Amino acid sequence: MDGKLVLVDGHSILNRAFFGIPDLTNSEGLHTNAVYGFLNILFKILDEEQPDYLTVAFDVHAPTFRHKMYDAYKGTRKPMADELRQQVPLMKEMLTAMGVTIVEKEGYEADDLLGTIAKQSEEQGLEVSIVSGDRDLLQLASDHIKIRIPKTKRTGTEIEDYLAKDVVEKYQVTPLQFIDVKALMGDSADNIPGVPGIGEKTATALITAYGSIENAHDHLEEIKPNRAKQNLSEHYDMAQMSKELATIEIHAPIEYSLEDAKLGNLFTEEAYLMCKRLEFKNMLSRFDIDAPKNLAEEHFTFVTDKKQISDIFKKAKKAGHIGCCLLPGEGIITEQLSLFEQPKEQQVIEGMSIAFSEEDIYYLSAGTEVSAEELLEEIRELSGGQTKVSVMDLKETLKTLPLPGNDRYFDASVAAYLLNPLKNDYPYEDLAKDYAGLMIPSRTDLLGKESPVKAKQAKPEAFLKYICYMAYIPWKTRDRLLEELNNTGMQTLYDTIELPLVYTLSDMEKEGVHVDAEELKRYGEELAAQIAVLEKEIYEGAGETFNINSPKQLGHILFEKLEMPYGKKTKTGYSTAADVLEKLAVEYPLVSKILEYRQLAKLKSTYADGLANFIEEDGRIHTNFQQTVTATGRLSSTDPNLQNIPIRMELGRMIRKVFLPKDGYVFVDADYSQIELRILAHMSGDEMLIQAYREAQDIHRMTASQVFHTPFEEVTDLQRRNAKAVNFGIVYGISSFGLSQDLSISKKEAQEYIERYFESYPKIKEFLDGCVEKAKKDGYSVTMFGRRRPLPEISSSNFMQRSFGERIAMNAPIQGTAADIIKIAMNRVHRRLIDEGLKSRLLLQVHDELLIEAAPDEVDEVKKILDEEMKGAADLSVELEIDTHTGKNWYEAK
DNA sequence: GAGATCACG
DNA sequence: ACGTACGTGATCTCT
Repeated sequence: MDGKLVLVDGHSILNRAFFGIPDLTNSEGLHTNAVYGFLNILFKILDEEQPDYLTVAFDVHAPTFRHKMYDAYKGTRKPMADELRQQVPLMKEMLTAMGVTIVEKEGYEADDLLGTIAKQSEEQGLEVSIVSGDRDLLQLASDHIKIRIPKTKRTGTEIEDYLAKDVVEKYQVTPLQFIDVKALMGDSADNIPGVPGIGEKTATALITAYGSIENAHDHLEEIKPNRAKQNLSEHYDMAQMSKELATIEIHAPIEYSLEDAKLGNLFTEEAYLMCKRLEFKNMLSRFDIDAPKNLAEEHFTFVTDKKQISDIFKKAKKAGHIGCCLLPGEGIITEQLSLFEQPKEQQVIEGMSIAFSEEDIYYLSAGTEVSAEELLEEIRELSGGQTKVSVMDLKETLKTLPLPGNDRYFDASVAAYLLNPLKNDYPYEDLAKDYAGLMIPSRTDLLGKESPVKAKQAKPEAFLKYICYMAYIPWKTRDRLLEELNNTGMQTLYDTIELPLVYTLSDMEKEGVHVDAEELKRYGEELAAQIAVLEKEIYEGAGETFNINSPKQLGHILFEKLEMPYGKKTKTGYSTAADVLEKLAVEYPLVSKILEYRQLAKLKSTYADGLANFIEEDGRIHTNFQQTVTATGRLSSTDPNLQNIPIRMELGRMIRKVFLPKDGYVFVDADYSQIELRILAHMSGDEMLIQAYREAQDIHRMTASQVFHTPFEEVTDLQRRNAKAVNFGIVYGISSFGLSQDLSISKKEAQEYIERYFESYPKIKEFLDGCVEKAKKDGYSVTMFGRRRPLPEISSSNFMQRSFGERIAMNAPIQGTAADIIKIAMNRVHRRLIDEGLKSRLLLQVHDELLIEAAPDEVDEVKKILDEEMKGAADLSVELEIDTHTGKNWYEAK
């Protein structure tokens, strides 16, 4: 038999790559540098050698025979860096995806497997190359076995090659004698003790002269340097043991089939997906499958013809289910039909894509033969009937095309979010991959950074693909997504909470909230004046000007120039965080000024100036409520974030005075009282806590009374404050360290608080332990309404990650249930405002709070609705309570 | 683009 | 022994 075999020492090359390449991480947080480097080396070798066969060998984690001998001799091995260890399974997964044969065997190191396979294959007449970073393998070199050692240099990867003759040339000994040299000199990295006092030079000299350790020992008397003679004599047993350690096994009992190792196409779809997942962008070019063989793509059609468009809609109506995507034009048309009517704002559309079978996928262009309005009318008519409509982003669709809320619409992103809330986004290509097994180009692949409307002119083919996929994928994946929701018990959550919420949020976003731009400007100017004064004083105190906003420069001034005692350090230098500075502020007035400066600077940049940029022409701010972001089921608010408007400090709180209801209206604001603790009482079934809530007791005071063994009436303010922190801690997934940090007490004290808490509320301990246990078993946690949060961390071997997972397992059901409940309340409040024909509108949600802009004559009804719907959103063993306020601005209403 | 900081629940 | 509270988003600096 002839041919060429490449063998790779898996761990060794992975290790080389890990240390040779700076840390890389993908957006999931996986470390990927070693895998990346490994692949680069592998591809280089394969390009050069064009082998017929390829095999990668790995060590098995269990201690091997050779290690055991060493362990007995001297301690244990250095553990592998965690970032590297994580990449071993990834690497194996990648190789498997590429169809590469992997060999590993319990009790044997990769060396032994490589040696055995290499020698066997050589006998069969193959040319063998062994790729390793480890010079130990040089002992395997022969005329037909080449050892290849890659070196990662700045100029790229260079490879040193050794056939038997090259070993002799470089080391003056044959490959087999290389073992003896190594055994004499020892190698701490490889755990070979060697003979004390014998280094590389002496070892090589001895073996060149005598050929082997044994023969050298037989000729002890002739050995020249006296020291060497003595050392070898005294440590001969050590030398023999070292030799055994250094010798690679070439008769390991493994089953190896050359046929299986035949090198096929590495660039498979699976490997492509993995490279995408690991974000090896420049490696994707090696794949020949950029043009996917997706049959549907051939039916993507650009349509302008009026008759054709009308026929497509007729056909779509019969299909019963369509996917679609509207392409909003840039800008809004304000059309005034007559002098007596209010001008109507209409978002223009350029066109829309529609998909309703594997063959019927079209982009319908508006503007030439068919007007935007006609097109919208068609789709409105279609979706007003019995046709089911699936889209990638329903909230976005509703902005262009208001549609009545009902269950015939399907939001693919929201469904995908429920199935895995940990991802950053839910682009169509991910849904295609996960729920239809399709590999398709992403928006960026097709359009780059260009907007769809611009791309339509610049690269029409790419645009057509993009817009058609945006309709085809939700159509294609709907059934699978619904099936998965059903399988995971989340169908009801989707149908009754999340989908209706899309409409609620859409209306809230469209409504926006009025902000007094001039008042905001004045507020900003006031801040600016105060900032200028502080800035001057700080420069005087520091004796120089510097950038106060730069933690680096600030740290230098405080802790080096002024030699203040530093509390904490961050990765990059001294910490100048508020809690550190607060301790210094007692002694140094300069630090107080810096804290004050920070506060003002934050208010000005993020709130005064920041919010001003978002006031639109209607005088209102339209935040974006994101429904597919948080891991727990909460909403998030962006551009701008209206869920973190200051309230805790008076100066910041003032900014709420610029949030106003529209003329003649008032704000009604309602927030749940301690919703998370009430949920905890319910879910744990703790009688004490339930009873306390039923009697409307002061919970923190009661906790203080329990934890500090103090009669209820005698609880001090401090005790109550501390108990409140304990209650918070319980909800967060308590840890003594976290609590001690928060209360500035010792870890031991914090631990005692926690223990006494759990003694008082045993059911709560039981419940939290149960949460962790169940999450460990299932791999996810669940809320009262069935929302899941996957917890990959909880089974981590890393203590810190595992502990993190455990805290999440305790917190996620509570925080998530609270999120479920307020979402239910929002839908109900929103619905009632509309159904009762009220003018009042829901504007904002801040996790446990709803803000309504109410017509003055509706205030009582609005309060009644809030009361009924918020309290009635869930049926718990304790009542849900709310606090409601009204006011002429947000400051007053809170 | 990451890290530090700080605003909220 | 390990190093921390749970969940977010915006701004600024600096590489």
